[in-house]
Amino acid sequence: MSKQLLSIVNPVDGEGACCAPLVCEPLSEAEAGELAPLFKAIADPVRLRLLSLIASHEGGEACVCDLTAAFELTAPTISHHLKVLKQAGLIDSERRGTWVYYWLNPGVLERLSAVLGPRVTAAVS
Amino acid sequence: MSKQLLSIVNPVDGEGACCAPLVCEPLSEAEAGELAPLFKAIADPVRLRLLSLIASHEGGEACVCDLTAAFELTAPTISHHLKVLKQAGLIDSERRGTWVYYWLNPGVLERLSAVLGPRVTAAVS
DNA sequence: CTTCTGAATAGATGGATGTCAAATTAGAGC
DNA sequence: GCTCTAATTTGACATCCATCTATTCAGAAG
Repeated sequence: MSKQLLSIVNPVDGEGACCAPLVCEPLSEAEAGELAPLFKAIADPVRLRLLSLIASHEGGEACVCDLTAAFELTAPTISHHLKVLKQAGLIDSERRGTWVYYWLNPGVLERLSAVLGPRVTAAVS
Repeated sequence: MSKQLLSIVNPVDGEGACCAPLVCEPLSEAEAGELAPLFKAIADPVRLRLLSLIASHEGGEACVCDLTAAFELTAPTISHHLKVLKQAGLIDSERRGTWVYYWLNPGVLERLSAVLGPRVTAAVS
Protein backbone atom coordinates (compact mmCIF):
# COMPACT_ATOMS: atom_id res chain seq x y z
CA MET A 1 0.00 0.00 0.00
CA SER A 2 1.35 3.41 -0.92
CA LYS A 3 2.44 6.10 1.46
CA GLN A 4 -0.43 8.25 0.24
CA LEU A 5 -3.04 5.65 1.03
CA LEU A 6 -1.51 5.09 4.41
CA SER A 7 -1.88 8.76 5.09
CA ILE A 8 -5.60 8.49 4.61
CA VAL A 9 -5.95 6.23 7.57
CA ASN A 10 -2.95 7.44 9.55
CA PRO A 11 -3.31 11.18 9.98
CA VAL A 12 -0.80 13.23 11.90
CA ASP A 13 -0.87 12.58 15.62
CA GLY A 14 -2.71 15.08 17.71
CA GLU A 15 -5.32 15.93 15.15
CA GLY A 16 -7.90 13.89 16.98
CA ALA A 17 -9.77 12.52 13.99
CA CYS A 18 -13.36 11.81 14.94
CA CYS A 19 -14.92 10.29 11.88
CA ALA A 20 -14.18 8.02 8.99
CA PRO A 21 -11.57 9.51 6.65
CA LEU A 22 -14.04 9.20 3.82
CA VAL A 23 -16.54 11.28 5.78
CA CYS A 24 -14.17 13.88 7.16
CA GLU A 25 -13.06 15.40 3.89
CA PRO A 26 -13.40 14.69 0.18
CA LEU A 27 -11.27 11.83 -1.10
CA SER A 28 -8.77 12.99 -3.69
CA GLU A 29 -8.85 11.51 -7.14
CA ALA A 30 -5.57 9.73 -6.38
CA GLU A 31 -6.82 8.30 -3.11
CA ALA A 32 -10.01 7.07 -4.71
CA GLY A 33 -7.95 5.58 -7.51
CA GLU A 34 -5.96 3.56 -5.01
CA LEU A 35 -8.84 2.43 -2.85
CA ALA A 36 -11.22 1.39 -5.59
CA PRO A 37 -9.15 -1.59 -6.81
CA LEU A 38 -8.89 -2.90 -3.26
CA PHE A 39 -12.63 -2.72 -2.75
CA LYS A 40 -13.15 -4.19 -6.19
CA ALA A 41 -11.03 -7.17 -5.18
CA ILE A 42 -13.33 -7.95 -2.25
CA ALA A 43 -16.51 -7.00 -4.11
CA ASP A 44 -17.29 -10.54 -5.15
CA PRO A 45 -19.10 -13.19 -3.12
CA VAL A 46 -16.59 -15.90 -3.96
CA ARG A 47 -13.61 -13.73 -3.07
CA LEU A 48 -15.23 -12.55 0.15
CA ARG A 49 -15.72 -16.16 1.19
CA LEU A 50 -12.20 -17.06 0.12
CA LEU A 51 -10.80 -14.27 2.26
CA SER A 52 -12.94 -15.34 5.19
CA LEU A 53 -12.07 -19.01 4.77
CA ILE A 54 -8.37 -18.23 4.66
CA ALA A 55 -8.48 -15.83 7.59
CA SER A 56 -10.58 -18.03 9.82
CA HIS A 57 -8.75 -21.21 8.98
CA GLU A 58 -6.59 -22.82 11.62
CA GLY A 59 -3.15 -21.24 11.61
CA GLY A 60 -4.37 -18.30 9.58
CA GLU A 61 -3.62 -20.06 6.33
CA ALA A 62 -5.37 -22.48 4.04
CA CYS A 63 -4.46 -24.89 1.28
CA VAL A 64 -5.97 -24.40 -2.16
CA CYS A 65 -7.44 -27.88 -2.00
CA ASP A 66 -9.44 -26.92 1.10
CA LEU A 67 -10.65 -23.73 -0.54
CA THR A 68 -11.68 -25.39 -3.78
CA ALA A 69 -13.67 -27.99 -1.86
CA ALA A 70 -15.79 -25.26 -0.27
CA PHE A 71 -17.26 -24.12 -3.58
CA GLU A 72 -19.14 -25.63 -6.46
CA LEU A 73 -16.71 -24.06 -8.87
CA THR A 74 -13.87 -25.47 -10.91
CA ALA A 75 -10.30 -25.27 -9.66
CA PRO A 76 -9.24 -22.80 -12.37
CA THR A 77 -11.98 -20.41 -11.25
CA ILE A 78 -10.83 -20.54 -7.64
CA SER A 79 -7.27 -20.09 -8.83
CA HIS A 80 -8.35 -17.02 -10.77
CA HIS A 81 -10.02 -15.45 -7.72
CA LEU A 82 -6.98 -16.17 -5.56
CA LYS A 83 -4.84 -14.46 -8.16
CA VAL A 84 -7.06 -11.38 -8.09
CA LEU A 85 -6.83 -11.20 -4.31
CA LYS A 86 -3.07 -11.69 -4.40
CA GLN A 87 -2.50 -9.05 -7.08
CA ALA A 88 -4.54 -6.61 -5.02
CA GLY A 89 -2.16 -7.25 -2.14
CA LEU A 90 -4.76 -8.77 0.15
CA ILE A 91 -3.21 -12.24 0.38
CA ASP A 92 0.08 -13.98 -0.23
CA SER A 93 0.99 -17.58 -0.91
CA GLU A 94 3.74 -20.16 -0.74
CA ARG A 95 4.22 -23.62 -2.15
CA ARG A 96 5.11 -26.40 0.25
CA GLY A 97 5.74 -29.61 -1.57
CA THR A 98 2.62 -30.60 -3.40
CA TRP A 99 0.33 -28.01 -1.89
CA VAL A 100 0.05 -24.24 -2.05
CA TYR A 101 -0.97 -22.27 1.01
CA TYR A 102 -2.53 -18.81 1.17
CA TRP A 103 -2.74 -16.33 4.05
CA LEU A 104 -3.97 -12.79 4.63
CA ASN A 105 -1.49 -9.97 4.36
CA PRO A 106 -1.71 -8.32 7.76
CA GLY A 107 -3.16 -4.84 8.09
CA VAL A 108 -4.76 -4.46 4.70
CA LEU A 109 -8.30 -5.32 5.74
CA GLU A 110 -7.94 -3.17 8.84
CA ARG A 111 -6.91 -0.19 6.71
CA LEU A 112 -9.88 -0.63 4.43
CA SER A 113 -12.08 -0.86 7.47
CA ALA A 114 -10.56 2.33 8.80
CA VAL A 115 -11.37 4.23 5.61
CA LEU A 116 -15.07 3.45 5.95
CA GLY A 117 -15.53 3.62 9.69
CA PRO A 118 -14.61 5.69 12.71
CA ARG A 119 -11.05 5.46 13.94
CA VAL A 120 -10.36 2.65 16.34
CA THR A 121 -6.58 2.36 16.27
CA ALA A 122 -6.06 4.02 19.63
CA ALA A 123 -8.70 1.91 21.33
CA VAL A 124 -7.34 -1.47 20.34
CA SER A 125 -3.60 -0.86 20.35
CA MET B 1 -29.86 -4.08 5.15
CA SER B 2 -31.25 -7.48 6.05
CA LYS B 3 -31.53 -8.94 9.47
CA GLN B 4 -29.00 -11.55 8.46
CA LEU B 5 -26.39 -9.03 7.46
CA LEU B 6 -26.97 -7.12 10.63
CA SER B 7 -26.26 -10.28 12.54
CA ILE B 8 -22.82 -10.43 10.99
CA VAL B 9 -21.79 -7.24 12.67
CA ASN B 10 -24.09 -7.43 15.66
CA PRO B 11 -23.47 -10.77 17.35
CA VAL B 12 -25.28 -11.80 20.48
CA ASP B 13 -24.24 -9.77 23.50
CA GLY B 14 -21.79 -11.39 25.81
CA GLU B 15 -19.90 -13.28 23.17
CA GLY B 16 -17.05 -10.84 23.39
CA ALA B 17 -16.08 -10.82 19.73
CA CYS B 18 -12.41 -10.01 19.37
CA CYS B 19 -11.78 -9.81 15.65
CA ALA B 20 -13.40 -8.84 12.39
CA PRO B 21 -16.46 -10.97 11.64
CA LEU B 22 -14.86 -11.93 8.36
CA VAL B 23 -11.80 -13.20 10.20
CA CYS B 24 -13.56 -14.93 13.09
CA GLU B 25 -15.43 -17.52 11.09
CA PRO B 26 -16.17 -18.34 7.48
CA LEU B 27 -18.73 -16.11 5.83
CA SER B 28 -21.76 -18.04 4.69
CA GLU B 29 -22.74 -18.04 1.05
CA ALA B 30 -25.76 -15.91 1.93
CA GLU B 31 -23.75 -13.39 3.90
CA ALA B 32 -21.19 -13.08 1.13
CA GLY B 33 -24.01 -12.67 -1.37
CA GLU B 34 -25.36 -9.73 0.59
CA LEU B 35 -22.05 -8.03 1.27
CA ALA B 36 -20.58 -8.29 -2.21
CA PRO B 37 -23.07 -5.91 -3.89
CA LEU B 38 -22.41 -3.29 -1.22
CA PHE B 39 -18.66 -3.49 -1.72
CA LYS B 40 -19.21 -3.52 -5.45
CA ALA B 41 -21.12 -0.27 -5.16
CA ILE B 42 -18.16 1.46 -3.52
CA ALA B 43 -15.56 -0.31 -5.65
CA ASP B 44 -15.32 2.51 -8.18
CA PRO B 45 -13.18 5.63 -7.91
CA VAL B 46 -15.99 7.93 -9.03
CA ARG B 47 -18.49 6.45 -6.58
CA LEU B 48 -15.96 6.54 -3.74
CA ARG B 49 -15.43 10.23 -4.37
CA LEU B 50 -19.16 10.84 -4.70
CA LEU B 51 -19.74 9.18 -1.33
CA SER B 52 -16.96 11.20 0.21
CA LEU B 53 -18.12 14.45 -1.34
CA ILE B 54 -21.66 13.90 -0.12
CA ALA B 55 -20.60 12.83 3.37
CA SER B 56 -18.11 15.61 3.90
CA HIS B 57 -20.31 18.34 2.42
CA GLU B 58 -21.73 20.94 4.71
CA GLY B 59 -24.94 19.68 6.25
CA GLY B 60 -24.14 16.11 5.28
CA GLU B 61 -25.86 16.49 1.96
CA ALA B 62 -24.97 17.73 -1.49
CA CYS B 63 -26.73 18.89 -4.62
CA VAL B 64 -26.19 16.98 -7.84
CA CYS B 65 -24.93 20.15 -9.48
CA ASP B 66 -22.12 20.38 -6.93
CA LEU B 67 -21.21 16.76 -7.46
CA THR B 68 -21.22 16.97 -11.23
CA ALA B 69 -18.95 19.99 -11.11
CA ALA B 70 -16.29 17.99 -9.25
CA PHE B 71 -15.75 15.58 -12.11
CA GLU B 72 -14.81 15.72 -15.74
CA LEU B 73 -17.71 13.47 -16.58
CA THR B 74 -21.09 14.12 -18.14
CA ALA B 75 -24.18 14.61 -16.00
CA PRO B 76 -25.77 11.32 -17.11
CA THR B 77 -22.69 9.44 -15.96
CA ILE B 78 -22.80 11.03 -12.51
CA SER B 79 -26.51 10.35 -12.40
CA HIS B 80 -25.82 6.72 -13.20
CA HIS B 81 -23.30 6.37 -10.37
CA LEU B 82 -25.65 8.04 -7.91
CA LYS B 83 -28.33 5.58 -8.93
CA VAL B 84 -25.98 2.66 -8.28
CA LEU B 85 -25.16 3.99 -4.82
CA LYS B 86 -28.81 4.60 -4.06
CA GLN B 87 -29.94 1.16 -5.21
CA ALA B 88 -27.27 -0.38 -3.01
CA GLY B 89 -28.81 1.49 -0.09
CA LEU B 90 -25.79 3.64 0.60
CA ILE B 91 -27.41 6.99 -0.11
CA ASP B 92 -30.84 8.53 -0.42
CA SER B 93 -32.12 11.63 -2.17
CA GLU B 94 -34.86 14.22 -2.26
CA ARG B 95 -35.93 16.86 -4.72
CA ARG B 96 -36.29 20.43 -3.44
CA GLY B 97 -37.57 22.69 -6.15
CA THR B 98 -35.14 22.69 -9.02
CA TRP B 99 -32.38 20.79 -7.30
CA VAL B 100 -31.94 17.24 -6.04
CA TYR B 101 -30.00 16.58 -2.85
CA TYR B 102 -28.24 13.39 -1.79
CA TRP B 103 -27.11 12.23 1.64
CA LEU B 104 -25.56 9.13 3.21
CA ASN B 105 -27.85 6.58 4.76
CA PRO B 106 -26.63 6.40 8.34
CA GLY B 107 -24.93 3.27 9.58
CA VAL B 108 -24.31 1.48 6.31
CA LEU B 109 -20.67 2.49 5.92
CA GLU B 110 -20.04 1.74 9.58
CA ARG B 111 -21.45 -1.76 9.15
CA LEU B 112 -19.25 -2.42 6.15
CA SER B 113 -16.31 -1.14 8.15
CA ALA B 114 -17.21 -3.47 10.99
CA VAL B 115 -17.21 -6.51 8.72
CA LEU B 116 -13.61 -5.87 7.70
CA GLY B 117 -12.14 -4.57 10.91
CA PRO B 118 -12.08 -5.26 14.62
CA ARG B 119 -15.20 -4.49 16.58
CA VAL B 120 -15.49 -0.92 17.77
CA THR B 121 -19.17 -0.53 18.56
CA ALA B 122 -18.73 -0.72 22.31
CA ALA B 123 -15.87 1.76 22.33
CA VAL B 124 -17.62 4.57 20.50
CA SER B 125 -21.21 4.16 21.61
C1' DC C 1 12.29 -41.55 -16.42
C1' DT C 2 7.48 -42.02 -16.08
C1' DT C 3 3.36 -41.31 -14.01
C1' DC C 4 0.16 -39.22 -10.95
C1' DT C 5 -1.86 -35.33 -8.59
C1' DG C 6 -2.32 -30.41 -7.15
C1' DA C 7 -2.39 -25.97 -9.06
C1' DA C 8 -1.88 -22.39 -12.54
C1' DT C 9 -2.27 -20.69 -17.32
C1' DA C 10 -4.42 -20.00 -21.95
C1' DG C 11 -8.21 -19.25 -24.66
C1' DA C 12 -13.16 -18.77 -25.38
C1' DT C 13 -17.71 -17.04 -24.21
C1' DG C 14 -21.73 -14.84 -22.22
C1' DG C 15 -22.97 -11.27 -19.23
C1' DA C 16 -22.10 -7.08 -16.53
C1' DT C 17 -20.34 -2.23 -16.49
C1' DG C 18 -18.73 2.66 -17.38
C1' DT C 19 -19.28 6.16 -20.53
C1' DC C 20 -21.45 9.21 -23.80
C1' DA C 21 -25.04 11.53 -26.96
C1' DA C 22 -29.78 12.16 -27.50
C1' DA C 23 -34.22 12.35 -25.68
C1' DT C 24 -37.26 12.90 -21.66
C1' DT C 25 -39.06 14.51 -17.23
C1' DA C 26 -39.72 18.05 -13.48
C1' DG C 27 -39.98 22.68 -11.65
C1' DA C 28 -39.41 27.73 -11.88
C1' DG C 29 -40.42 32.00 -13.86
C1' DC C 30 -42.02 34.79 -17.23
C1' DG D 1 -48.79 28.02 -22.09
C1' DC D 2 -43.86 28.71 -23.26
C1' DT D 3 -39.13 28.50 -22.16
C1' DC D 4 -35.15 27.65 -19.53
C1' DT D 5 -32.48 24.81 -16.51
C1' DA D 6 -31.54 20.71 -13.48
C1' DA D 7 -31.64 15.94 -13.52
C1' DT D 8 -32.81 11.40 -15.19
C1' DT D 9 -33.73 7.90 -18.67
C1' DT D 10 -32.78 5.52 -22.95
C1' DG D 11 -29.95 3.36 -26.20
C1' DA D 12 -25.48 2.33 -28.02
C1' DC D 13 -20.79 0.91 -27.60
C1' DA D 14 -16.45 -0.66 -25.90
C1' DT D 15 -14.46 -2.79 -22.21
C1' DC D 16 -14.11 -5.65 -18.35
C1' DC D 17 -15.14 -9.88 -15.76
C1' DA D 18 -16.61 -14.60 -14.01
C1' DT D 19 -16.71 -18.95 -15.57
C1' DC D 20 -15.65 -22.98 -18.18
C1' DT D 21 -12.69 -26.50 -20.95
C1' DA D 22 -8.31 -27.81 -22.35
C1' DT D 23 -3.61 -27.48 -21.61
C1' DT D 24 0.61 -26.79 -19.08
C1' DC D 25 3.58 -26.56 -15.02
C1' DA D 26 5.57 -28.43 -10.49
C1' DG D 27 6.56 -31.91 -7.17
C1' DA D 28 6.12 -36.60 -5.29
C1' DA D 29 6.40 -41.34 -5.65
C1' DG D 30 7.00 -45.44 -8.00
